Amino acid sequence: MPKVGMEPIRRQQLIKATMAAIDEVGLAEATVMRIARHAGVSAGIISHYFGGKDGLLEATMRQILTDLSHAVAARRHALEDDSPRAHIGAIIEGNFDRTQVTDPAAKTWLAFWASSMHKPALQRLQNVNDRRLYANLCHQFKRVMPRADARNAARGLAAMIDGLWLRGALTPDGLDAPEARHLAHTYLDQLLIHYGCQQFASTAETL
Amino acid sequence: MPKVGMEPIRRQQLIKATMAAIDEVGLAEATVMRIARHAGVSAGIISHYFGGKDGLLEATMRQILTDLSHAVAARRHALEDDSPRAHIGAIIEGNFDRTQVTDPAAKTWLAFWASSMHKPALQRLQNVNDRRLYANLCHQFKRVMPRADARNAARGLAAMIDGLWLRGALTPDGLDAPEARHLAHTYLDQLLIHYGCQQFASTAETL
DNA sequence: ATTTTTTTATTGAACGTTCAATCAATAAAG
DNA sequence: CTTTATTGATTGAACGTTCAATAAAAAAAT
Repeated sequence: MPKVGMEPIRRQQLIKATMAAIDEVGLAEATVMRIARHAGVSAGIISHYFGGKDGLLEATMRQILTDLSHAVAARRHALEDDSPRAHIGAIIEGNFDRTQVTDPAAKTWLAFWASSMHKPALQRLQNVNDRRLYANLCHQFKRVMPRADARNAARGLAAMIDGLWLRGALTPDGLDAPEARHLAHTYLDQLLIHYGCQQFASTAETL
Repeated sequence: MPKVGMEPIRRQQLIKATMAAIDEVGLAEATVMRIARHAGVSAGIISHYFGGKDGLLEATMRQILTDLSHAVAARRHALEDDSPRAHIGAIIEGNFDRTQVTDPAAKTWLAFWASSMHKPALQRLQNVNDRRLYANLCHQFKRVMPRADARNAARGLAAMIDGLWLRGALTPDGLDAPEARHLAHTYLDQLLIHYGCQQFASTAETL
């Protein structure tokens, strides 16, 4: 099979296989052999393309984060309405995007979440992502409420999103995305209700 | 040192040492030797008292869950007010109890959360706990609102609690318990505000 | 067109390390 | 002297990494 230009293909293959393995048996038992078998290649190839297992894990987490980033950015870019509510709504929708709520992605994310507490490389990635979510939310909330209130609203909504997401990942049947989105949008409505924002029927379409 | 009646002492010692080790290096590198060193005993003793490493981990998670259970139960028992708001407030307070928000407990919990997705023994414990929180919240909400609304409120508040808790565990500086409690209580106020509940200054005392 | 050479991709067995579990030996307490 | 508690060296299995060998494709030469 060896032809030129395999690198991007193999990297993608192995990242996907990593998520599949973590979905199957968890991060603790996702050995290089198991990951390689999922990708249909040998174990040695992982060190060749990622320098080692740690490199593959870091690349996998980076992939998930850029997927999330793109899911949010695409929705915000497609808005015809520039209101804070619309932007925050898009952020919510992006966080419950297809690529995120799939079982392999969800379980992999949670595994990395726990792992990031003790691995500096993962911790940095995780912090960047956290700050971006908070900063984006905060910026939009500040357009309609005082700074102190905006900070609390951003913290609350960020916690709500992560909490819904976490509980979804732990549920045996997987995350119920429509319901999670509905709860998040309802919470957003409640946060904005005191500040005279125009109230869309933003939750009707999600159920 | 060997004298009779060591079992309960050693068990407690080793459970505490397990949390300390997980706090220090994470579950993946919390080896039996490291845990034993934390407790000041030899590695072999773990198999003697817990049948093996898995037994110790399960006992540790069980300990955390019973601590949480007691923290909530104690606060609900001490209520002089029987209102739904008071009960739910006590549940919130219990979830942000001292024993829960300590760094070792928080990191251990998150580690088990991730681990419980693939270890049936831990998954059962986690499910029981989840269901209890949801059922308790749901029961109280039903006293003041229709069943469908109560279910959503319970799901939302449970997600909020877990989300605040999760974000706190990942923050380098640890969880800011007073702020988390304030956000949770504010959310509770918003959930109840449409149902004519008497509105306490329930958040003033927490800041 | 065919053959030879070079480059690139991949394998899989071997190596060294690490870990959990075991158990015979030991030491203190009753 | 018996019982209970504890140790720590040992064992065997599992893991990630390495590297010489291999095979296919591409390039060069005939």
